[in-house]
Amino acid sequence: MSSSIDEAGLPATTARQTAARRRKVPPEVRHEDKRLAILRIAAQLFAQHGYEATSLDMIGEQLGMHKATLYHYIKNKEEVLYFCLVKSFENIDEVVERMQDRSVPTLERLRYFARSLAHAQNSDFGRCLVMVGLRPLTNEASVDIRRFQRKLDKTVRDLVTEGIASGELKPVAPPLFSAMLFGMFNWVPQWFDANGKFSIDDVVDTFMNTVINGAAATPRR
Amino acid sequence: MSSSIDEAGLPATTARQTAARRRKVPPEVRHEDKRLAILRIAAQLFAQHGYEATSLDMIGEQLGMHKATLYHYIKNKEEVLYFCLVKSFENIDEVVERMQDRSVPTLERLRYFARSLAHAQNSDFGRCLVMVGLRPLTNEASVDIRRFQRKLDKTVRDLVTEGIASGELKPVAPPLFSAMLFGMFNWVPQWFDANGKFSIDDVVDTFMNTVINGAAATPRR
DNA sequence: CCTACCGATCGGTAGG
DNA sequence: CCTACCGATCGGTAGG
Repeated sequence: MSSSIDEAGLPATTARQTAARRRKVPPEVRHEDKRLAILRIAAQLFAQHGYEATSLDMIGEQLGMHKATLYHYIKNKEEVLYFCLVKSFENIDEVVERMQDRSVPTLERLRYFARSLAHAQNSDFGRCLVMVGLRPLTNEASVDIRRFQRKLDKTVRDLVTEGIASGELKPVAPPLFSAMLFGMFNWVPQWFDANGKFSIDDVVDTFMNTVINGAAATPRR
Repeated sequence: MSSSIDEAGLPATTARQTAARRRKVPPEVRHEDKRLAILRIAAQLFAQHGYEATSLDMIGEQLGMHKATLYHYIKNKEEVLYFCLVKSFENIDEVVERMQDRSVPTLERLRYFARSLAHAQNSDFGRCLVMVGLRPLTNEASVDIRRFQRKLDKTVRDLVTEGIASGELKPVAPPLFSAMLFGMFNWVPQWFDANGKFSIDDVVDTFMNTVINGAAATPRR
């Protein structure tokens, strides 16, 4: 049984709409849509089975096309992972910029960052990032991805440094605080059950309440 | 260049000691030692390259033996991972028992748990557990490992429940607190640099100070 | 402990 | 003449 491309993330379409689309939508756009559908399915399979254990045949099967056909849209398997990871950072600039608005209290910005991070890492591409990572990539490809990661890390470290300077945060090593934050949120896809009793926002609120206010009932020095 | 078995985790031995050992140590023990060396090297390579990207040839090469020879000590590749994961939990009972000593304050037990967890996950077998996980295992093999994981998770959840009841901890959903704690420590092998400026104990102290007392300079409701 | 292989499947590409 | 796609097979390597 094979899923249609539409099920892969594009809006659902009827046969009539598909026909209309075929008449009206330029070929480049159809090509780009199909490419995106491939990336989304690949991201799901990579996150589920790992990079090496996912064959191009499996990706093709999910899309109802043969493996050879994939090569009209992609260069090779590694490039597929590369673009999945790039896409996992697609909203990064917006978030990073909001973190620099000093009119908002540091802790409020930190909560916003956590919420953005948690939702990003629990999307198809974000799950691919945290479950697979960049280990399968060659060095040349992984430097690009590492640049995104360093940018996010620096954003948190700067926020912490700023919060300590302003007296909003207790003194703490910014690299360790940042690593702690990414660790707890990057691990969420390993255990989170979308059908369970907690939502992603529940997770964000619980984690951030604890990190900001502490788990101890009586605050200690 | 191939590492000797001794470099793989056994005590260093001179050629003379090896000869003496060959005379005195029973064959079963030598066999078991070699098997452990295989597991340790495998755990390192699995953590570094992933399970599928690590071939049995690579493991053999590091040990100075051919792939076929490995099969005198192991059944198959999956069994190697299985025992690496089992070994990653070898000190679990001792830690779990100490967590049940109610004469020690909850927060103190929690700090001890975190320290044990952090050190365990940054050993060869622990890194294999958190970097590879149990995804490559068949269902039959992975249930055993999941039992260990649930036992650790339950230990934390029980500790949290107990701390809330005794008034030592603020109310918090125990499963989420547990997931947060494992997430931040399980992620450490992804970024930790043994030659960097922080030690594992620095990481534990910073993480636990923040989780227990909060990052905010002024405690908030 | 090694040489010599196997059935299968991998990523990637040929001609049409 | 182009796009999109097929059946078949390439060279290499996996676990065993």
